Amino acid sequence: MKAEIKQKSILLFEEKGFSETSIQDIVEALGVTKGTFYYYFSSKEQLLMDIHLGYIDDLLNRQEKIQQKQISNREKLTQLIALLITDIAKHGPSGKVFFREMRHLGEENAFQVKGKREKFRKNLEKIIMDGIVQKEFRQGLDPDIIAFAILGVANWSYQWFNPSGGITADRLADIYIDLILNGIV
Amino acid sequence: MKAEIKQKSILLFEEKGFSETSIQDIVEALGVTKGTFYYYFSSKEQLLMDIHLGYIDDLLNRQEKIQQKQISNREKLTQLIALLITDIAKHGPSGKVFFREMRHLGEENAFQVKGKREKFRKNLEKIIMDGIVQKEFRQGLDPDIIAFAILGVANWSYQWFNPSGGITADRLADIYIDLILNGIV
Amino acid sequence: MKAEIKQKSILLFEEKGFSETSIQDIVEALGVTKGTFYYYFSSKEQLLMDIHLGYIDDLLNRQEKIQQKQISNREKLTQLIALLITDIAKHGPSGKVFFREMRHLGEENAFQVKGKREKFRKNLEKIIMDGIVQKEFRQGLDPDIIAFAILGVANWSYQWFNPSGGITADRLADIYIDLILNGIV
Amino acid sequence: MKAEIKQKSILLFEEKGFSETSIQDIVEALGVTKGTFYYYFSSKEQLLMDIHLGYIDDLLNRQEKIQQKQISNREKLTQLIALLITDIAKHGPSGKVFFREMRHLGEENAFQVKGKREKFRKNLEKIIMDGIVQKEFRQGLDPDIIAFAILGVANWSYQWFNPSGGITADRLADIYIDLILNGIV
DNA sequence: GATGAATGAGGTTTCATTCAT
DNA sequence: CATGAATGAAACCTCATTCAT
Repeated sequence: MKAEIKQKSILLFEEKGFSETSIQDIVEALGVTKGTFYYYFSSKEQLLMDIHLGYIDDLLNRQEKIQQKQISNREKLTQLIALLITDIAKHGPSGKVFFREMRHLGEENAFQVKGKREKFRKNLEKIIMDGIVQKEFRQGLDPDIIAFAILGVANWSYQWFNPSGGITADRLADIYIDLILNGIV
Repeated sequence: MKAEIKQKSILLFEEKGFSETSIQDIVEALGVTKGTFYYYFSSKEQLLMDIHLGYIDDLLNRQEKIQQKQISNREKLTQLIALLITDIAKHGPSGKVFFREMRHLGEENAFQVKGKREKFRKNLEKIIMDGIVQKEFRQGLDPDIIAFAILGVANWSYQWFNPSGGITADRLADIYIDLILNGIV
Repeated sequence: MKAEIKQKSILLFEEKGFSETSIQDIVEALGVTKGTFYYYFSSKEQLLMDIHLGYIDDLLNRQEKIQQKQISNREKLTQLIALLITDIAKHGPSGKVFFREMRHLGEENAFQVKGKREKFRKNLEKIIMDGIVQKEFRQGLDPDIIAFAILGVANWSYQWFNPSGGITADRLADIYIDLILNGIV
Repeated sequence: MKAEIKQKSILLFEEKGFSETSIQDIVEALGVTKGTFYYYFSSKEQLLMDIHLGYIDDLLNRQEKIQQKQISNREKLTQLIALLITDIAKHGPSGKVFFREMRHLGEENAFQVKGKREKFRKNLEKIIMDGIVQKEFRQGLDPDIIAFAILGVANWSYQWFNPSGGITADRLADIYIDLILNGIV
């Protein structure tokens, strides 16, 4: 039941937004009552936190696995971007909620999630830095800003990319990787 | 007064979000009453629409000016990215509200704004396409996806870039342009 | 201007009701501003009172004229009913407002209008009473209840009678008079 | 609780009118909170609709029972008028609300109620028509207008008749029936 | 005579949350 | 485990009215 509530909530939050989705909406969509909701979640915020943690923890997990592989930094970067993009197809709604609704977490929860987001960014930054040191990437790059740029490209996809549209997630990832590695000139 | 309300609203919407900012919050911050608000705006949504139009219309205007210049496509692209980034310093809050709160527009208003956003994107796409045709950019690129990527990089900046921090908007624009043109390899 | 406001208000009150019509609605329909309204009327209630008095005073006036004529009571009754019915065509909206919106008058005003309404009813009652005494009408009738019945028949017409429909006001008055005088058996 | 709210609302609506009675007034009179009101009724209009349907459905029901009886049309008419008048004593407030506040129903609801009102009127019309055909009533009458007249007499009673006053409902019904059948001459 | 900016009280409605059962 | 009645704070919005110009 708890999982069901969470899953349905993600879909509703994605569709209408967190503030615009009431507990009533959620329980009605499931055919249960409000009491049931509060049996499993102590508050609406806690549900949102649950969704956030589920998403970011999974992402960090998979990022770590890539990082531990014995492959070049270029390859690590490639796999990481592919990870982010292909996730849209699999966990699209979760991701959208994640990127859009963090503002609705209370101070403490926001702090915790922010920490994990930054950890993800820092890990990405490290790959770039390592790549520069090992001469896989150009010298003189700002690893932190490049990391932000890469995240921008990938995360923005959540706003427009439709996996069931004209282009597959894999193909999109390839294009992005090519762009980031080689530029457009 | 109308301008004052709009300006203060932008700041509050940026800080707390549209849904989380009440009319009460806005008028209290200005020392007026709710009646005054509704004298100038017929609804909260209409205020949001006002903000959206002010932002996107200005942006389209300036994009057009760049597009009409007699300069290379590469230079046009450079200026466009600079435009987007340096805007953060000048109209940061407006931009954040613009990118985050479109969901709160009603169907009709959302349609209108979406149209203008797409126009902006299509214009960017055209620069890339022209650049490819004129061999300024690599052959075989997908202009639409490249456009999305550039918008991702630029728009994401609204989420983290602090113009009064360690790096200037001009410098950031330069870095981004270099990245997009040349890649990281 | 004052007359214009009053006239337009009657139409709007008839269409949407007193409470549902705002001062804004009235002035907008006339292309003037709220200040203008309050220059001519000290309050919304006073406007309603104006409308009420205009209607009932006129009615009482004409009732008196009939009463003073040297004709039979039966003829007086006939003319009175004709007066009420044909009024719908001429002052329909005023009448509708009059019958529906008295509740929105304050205590004092309501008292005054009620007094005049009762005077009208009492006058009608007197005709019936006189008719009974003079053997024009059946003996044993309750003049007060008959008066209420006649008012019911006539006033209810305001709810459904459309003078531009299939039947004229004169014809309707004739039918009603026949009914009241002779019954249906 | 739902029934309690409905009943108290009827009394308040009768006393002060629909627009002039706020949800606050209703819940305060019951010692509950606004939340409770909206737990049982989705809107103020829906409550009004509930009241309307409760009244008209009951009325139609009883009308039908009369209509199916094996009695003369004259007797049917008599019973119908008695039904309307004696109702004032039993459901007076409901009736007053019913006759006065239909304007506050939205388009759809008003349409539905109007349909039922017309059905009641048409049924009454049919009794008159049948009575004419079977020579119980005079030839040459307009059944529709006679129906309107009867409704006027009966419904107007809601505006003045006080069952606890000097005359009983039964007596009033008798007087009305006599008037309608025989006239005043 | 007329304007229009401003008020403030009050209206309907929503909603996260609680709690006895 | 789950229900459903009840809460109460706060949201958006309306509107008659005032008043300096």
